[in-house]
Amino acid sequence: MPELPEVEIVCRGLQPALVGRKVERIVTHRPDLRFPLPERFDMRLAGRMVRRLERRAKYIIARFDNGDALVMHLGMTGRFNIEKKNRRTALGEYVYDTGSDPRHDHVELHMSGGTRVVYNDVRRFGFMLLLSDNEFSCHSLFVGLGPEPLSSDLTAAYLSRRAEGKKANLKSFLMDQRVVAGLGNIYVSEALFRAGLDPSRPAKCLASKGGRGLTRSDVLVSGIRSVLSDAIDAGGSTLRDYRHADGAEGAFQESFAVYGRDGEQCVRTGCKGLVRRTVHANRATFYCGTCQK
DNA sequence: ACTGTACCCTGTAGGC
DNA sequence: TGCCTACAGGGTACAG
Repeated sequence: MPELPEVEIVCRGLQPALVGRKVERIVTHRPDLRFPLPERFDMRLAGRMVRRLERRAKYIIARFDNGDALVMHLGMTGRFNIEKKNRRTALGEYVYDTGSDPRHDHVELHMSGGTRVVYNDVRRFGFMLLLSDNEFSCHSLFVGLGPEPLSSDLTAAYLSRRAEGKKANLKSFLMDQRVVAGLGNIYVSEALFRAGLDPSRPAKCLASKGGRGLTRSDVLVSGIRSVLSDAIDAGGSTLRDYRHADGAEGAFQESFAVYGRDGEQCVRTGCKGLVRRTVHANRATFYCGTCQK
């Protein structure tokens, strides 16, 4: 489901429910997601307060007052629901109702003040890891992770250097979290469209001039930044599973230029091309066959 | 060092 | 109606 914009929106939505509150208890409904859930999960976190909640790449990280870090990844279908007793039964009783199938509720964080934050994940590709301060700072998930694309760490010079000599196509290159953190299948297609770059080109093309005095890397960095910012402003993209923590849907799927639009006419003014679908590394790629070169 | 494939898991859509 | 296949926002472990 969730690429950088969606994870960012979920993270922001969770702030008021988690930050400054204590965990009262943790209830798990199964021993594992993609990986085993943390051992002694409830014992380690009960009574602990969440100091900060932050996003890195597609991870949401809760930092606790004892230094522990709860690292959460949503996989493809993960959702956090902030539950309030908002549905009234025929008997006039208020019950929890989040709109997601309760059979896939896997972890409940019962917070001080009565709020419950529930992790729901149909496909269970998501995971949670509880790391101590020391484990967190050197964990293999984070060493080698590429720069945050919305920070100044991502530069055209950096991208060109990483692309040097790379024969792999641009699509796969940008999907690699070690190159740039947080991009996924949708936003790579959309960023390459904005940059006017053919996803099948070898990544090493980034080092050379693309016209108008800008390198292709310059144009691509702008494309990546603008598509991610626009998507965050629109609350992310809801295809099916993704929801904000309050249940709302994103709207950026309305603004896709190419993703899922194969056969339609290119939206670029003056371009008469058609959007095409192809496959790179077993993932669908969408692009305009005419204006992406 | 790369690249491609299979796989993890469940649900849904489309063809027959 | 059902059965079958392909595909879906994620990432990893292999084999070559």
